[in-house]
Amino acid sequence: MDAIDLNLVDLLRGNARLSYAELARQVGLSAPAVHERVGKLESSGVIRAYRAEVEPETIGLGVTALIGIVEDSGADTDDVLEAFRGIPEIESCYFMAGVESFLLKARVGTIAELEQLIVRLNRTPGVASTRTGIALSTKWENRPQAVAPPPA
Amino acid sequence: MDAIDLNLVDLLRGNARLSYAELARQVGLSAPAVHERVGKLESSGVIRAYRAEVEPETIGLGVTALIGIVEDSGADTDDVLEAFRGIPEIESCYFMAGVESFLLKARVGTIAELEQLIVRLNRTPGVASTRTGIALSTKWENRPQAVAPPPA
DNA sequence: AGGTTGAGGTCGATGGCGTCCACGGACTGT
DNA sequence: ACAGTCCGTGGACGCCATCGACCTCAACCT
Repeated sequence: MDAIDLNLVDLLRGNARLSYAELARQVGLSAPAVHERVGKLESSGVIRAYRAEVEPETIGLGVTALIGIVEDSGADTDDVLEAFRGIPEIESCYFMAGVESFLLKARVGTIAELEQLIVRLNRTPGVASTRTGIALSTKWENRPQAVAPPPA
Repeated sequence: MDAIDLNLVDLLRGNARLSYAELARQVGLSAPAVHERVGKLESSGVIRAYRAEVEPETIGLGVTALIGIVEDSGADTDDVLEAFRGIPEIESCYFMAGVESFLLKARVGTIAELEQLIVRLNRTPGVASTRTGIALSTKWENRPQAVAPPPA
């Protein structure tokens, strides 16, 4: 993980579809060298995936909610986690410090669907209570912060 | 936005680096047709960006926090927003219903940096108070949920 | 009914790109 | 000094991106 690797990571976080040839130009190496570096970044787990970022409203997922979960005393956290994993509407799942063990980011199409989701969450074994906040608008999301040192 | 478009969106949310030729095979069209469809999805704003998803710890961003913001009564929300926009550690920013106007997802390297960030947030004009939750671990994040109808 | 138009597809060609391989220079430990 | 390793380059070859020409079908107008 030298400066060139960080540079590649920044470039790919900005645009995952850059060609190896273009990446090579940007970092000042040959295309095969970049190809090998990126391959290593992928197989070592630094780069987890390449994803298209989609405007959620346009694909029928216009409602975003953030949901805090309080577990039952004595609940099996792993079981709760597995139950959450099976719910596709839960896009992100953080295990938190504090009274609320989990914070979930969920995306659904309508408020009615959100209601159903909350009911389902409250019914899953191990969940004591939920607290839901609705995002009125998403100002930005997953903005990548640059990590490469500025070029000397 | 027909079924093929939704299919393309799902494919690219799963792997943004798929070639047009491969996408074409998956949806049963020719490569130029897919090229044109994807181009339209991009220019119409359905596809916002293509991003490499990186394991944050590996690039020195091991601390994730979720921060609720209460505004001063009479604060200018737009000004607060602009101030937040200038803070690179804030990866996501949601405008929320409820007492806390904003919910921020921030990523920093160390707890010390988080402390500095919170101080900075509390100092920005219009911010009355902050409430910070620390993510002990991220179970998953930005998991794409499929939107395409299953192939008949 | 027939002609026109436009959207959206296929096909073929071409230039650039991804990817494999052989080779070479710098660092390291002995 | 020397061998081994790492990491790079350059060349070669086949696939891919991308453009233009053409086709098809449906909607619409006259």
